[in-house]
Amino acid sequence: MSSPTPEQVWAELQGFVEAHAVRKRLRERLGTAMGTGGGKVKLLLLLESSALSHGEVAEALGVDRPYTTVLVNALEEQGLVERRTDSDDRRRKLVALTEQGRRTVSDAREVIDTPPAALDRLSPAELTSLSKILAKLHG
Amino acid sequence: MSSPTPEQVWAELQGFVEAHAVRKRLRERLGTAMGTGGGKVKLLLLLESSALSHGEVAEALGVDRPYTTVLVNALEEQGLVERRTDSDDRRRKLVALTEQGRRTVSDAREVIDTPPAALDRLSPAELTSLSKILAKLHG
DNA sequence: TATTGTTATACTCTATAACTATA
DNA sequence: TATAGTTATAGAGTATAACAATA
Repeated sequence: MSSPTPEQVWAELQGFVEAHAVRKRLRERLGTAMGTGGGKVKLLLLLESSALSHGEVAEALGVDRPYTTVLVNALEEQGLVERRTDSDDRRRKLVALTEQGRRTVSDAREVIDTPPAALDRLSPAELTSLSKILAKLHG
Repeated sequence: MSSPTPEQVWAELQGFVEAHAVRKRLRERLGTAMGTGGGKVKLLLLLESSALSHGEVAEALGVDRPYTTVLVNALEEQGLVERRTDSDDRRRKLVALTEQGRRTVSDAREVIDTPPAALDRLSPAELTSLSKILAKLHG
């Protein structure tokens, strides 16, 4: 029995991640409140580590600044983030998670970080093997 | 050295597929002509095997029929598909790839089916191992 | 004058409701 | 009257251009 081709393995890999699409699981968990585009969720996850200015948000998210304003407005109206004018440079506004926003992010984190149940069926040896292979793919 | 946790492996797996996102590669290959939503590309791939009625397209794509009309209109204007009234039931219209559409699909297929270069770096043994693990995950 | 954020506007993707033609 | 497709309209997501405030 010969080894599979890279094409076959690639197809299998695509099938697996397709089947366990995180976006779909996120939608199920967070409901429709956060829309279908990934922008709002990405922004919340981004703010998890620290508050950022609009410019920094735009840069990190790969969107432009007008749209950043739209995103921040929407999340602010939902009470998930708040704006604070930077006292050093009064043009800048820092966007930070509110307490409620922090809870929402924890919720999303849980979905994103929880591996699909299928992964639990792998033996320690298989996990090690898979991890090594992925490391080689990354490097 | 203990084996990695499912959480760690899952994070690595997500990182890999993120880095080699097919959608991004498709956009690079097909340019902006086919828009940013996946609808048009999915429809072309769907028609690869056979012509379908609007209703069948809607069903297979998971969109409604009005939007199917929009998609078909757009691809028809680009010369990639054509409509043909079904002679048995004159209400139905079959959507089929044109010759140009068929070439475009071949192009897309190539992008989708081509594994990232990283996969070529795996040995036959590693490919076998990865394939077996993925099979177990799927089953 | 350059930079930060905002407003106004527009374009793409997709859905819902009302309509036309054929069955 | 039911079904296939279409048109009209609307809403979400995102971009571009012009603007206001601060530096």
